[in-house]
Amino acid sequence: MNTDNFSRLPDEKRRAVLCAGFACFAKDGYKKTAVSEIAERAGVSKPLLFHYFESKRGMYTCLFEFAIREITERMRAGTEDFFESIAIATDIKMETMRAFPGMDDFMFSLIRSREPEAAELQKRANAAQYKAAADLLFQKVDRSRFKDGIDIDTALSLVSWVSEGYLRADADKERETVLTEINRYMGIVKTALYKEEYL
Amino acid sequence: MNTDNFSRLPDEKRRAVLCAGFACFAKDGYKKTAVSEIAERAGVSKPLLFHYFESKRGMYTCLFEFAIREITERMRAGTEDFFESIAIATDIKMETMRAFPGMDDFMFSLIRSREPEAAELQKRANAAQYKAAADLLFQKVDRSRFKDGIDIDTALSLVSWVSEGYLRADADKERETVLTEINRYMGIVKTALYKEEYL
DNA sequence: AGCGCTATTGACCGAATCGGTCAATAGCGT
DNA sequence: ACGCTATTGACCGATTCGGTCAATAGCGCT
Repeated sequence: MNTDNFSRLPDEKRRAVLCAGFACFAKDGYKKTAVSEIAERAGVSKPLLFHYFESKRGMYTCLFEFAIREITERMRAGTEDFFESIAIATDIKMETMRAFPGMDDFMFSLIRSREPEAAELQKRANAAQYKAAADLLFQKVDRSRFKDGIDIDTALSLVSWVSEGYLRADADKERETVLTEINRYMGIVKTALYKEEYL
Repeated sequence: MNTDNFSRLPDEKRRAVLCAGFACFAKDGYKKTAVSEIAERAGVSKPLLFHYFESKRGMYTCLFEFAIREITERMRAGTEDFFESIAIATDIKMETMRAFPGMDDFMFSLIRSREPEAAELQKRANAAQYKAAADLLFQKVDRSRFKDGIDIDTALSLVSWVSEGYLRADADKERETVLTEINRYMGIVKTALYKEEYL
């Protein structure tokens, strides 16, 4: 009936519905996502979705609330080493992606979206996900380890582009492969950002 | 009426139609793109599109043919320095993006697409765009300049992720800004990939 | 067994949108 | 005045949309 009903779903089915919604909304945006598509992807019928969510819009915001809650709960502090903090961030992201595939894409697409439906949520998403993440994860970072001319924003941009590019290049990779390969690329990038004494 | 009519369009309107099609198909894929959406974005009426293209499918393949032709025409050879070749590639990409915004996204989305409509085009796109580009641009590259453990594929991945990440971060940047900023990031990456004697 | 409550769905609704057409108009060279 | 092309508002049948409903399936309680 209403939003609260959603939490009563059995775990496995709830996860399926969540992930289906995340994936579809992330892929096609709000308007171009059909409820029946989410239902099919989740392996349930369309009326069932309307039994747990009051409407398509309600489903959208409900997924958002869930994602915000999940992300902030998983967030934890970083260390004084930038790349250790990056590793922590990557690990959090991997955990999240494994638990709820598509959730990260959903939040990302929301921030980028120009759909009016997303406008109100963008600020909260941005604040909750990236600002909070950056603050918590990189607060302790010892910036004196960077080469001259490298500030933390530059470093963060470079590193995130590399890791995102790597993950985007092939979505069907094993967790182990991702971790070792990302480490390899981070090692390369590290030589570009850190003073030699900290390598 | 048929595909050939398309070339008779006045330049400005042709460009508008092309870019609108590129942007829409890239954003939503073949199935979820409405012809009326392309028409609206291009600032023309829907019947006009069906006057120049025989069908929606015809428009899709026509855009593809145009993009392939455009890309291969703009392609030119690189140098023995990897980063000079990268600069050439970036410049080609910038030229293309300025001439036909969305075209690059269109080709990229096509390669990534899992829609059956795209299946036949993917191989040609892949071959025409990336293989040919890599062959021409990086054939002359002197690989001995790389640090030990860095091969050209690794270097190419890193560099392309960084530049794509930068471009993706904000689509509304001036050409000058992009070139200088990309150069800055490439300078940083260069220290990670090149032996010191070649910096 | 019987009752009550929830989970679940096939079938269906009116409304909107889809790809595509057509007849009519506007414009332009001759 | 003619012919030809460019251009579009209005429209078509078909499909898909978000959402509903009545009916069924399943499970806990007595």
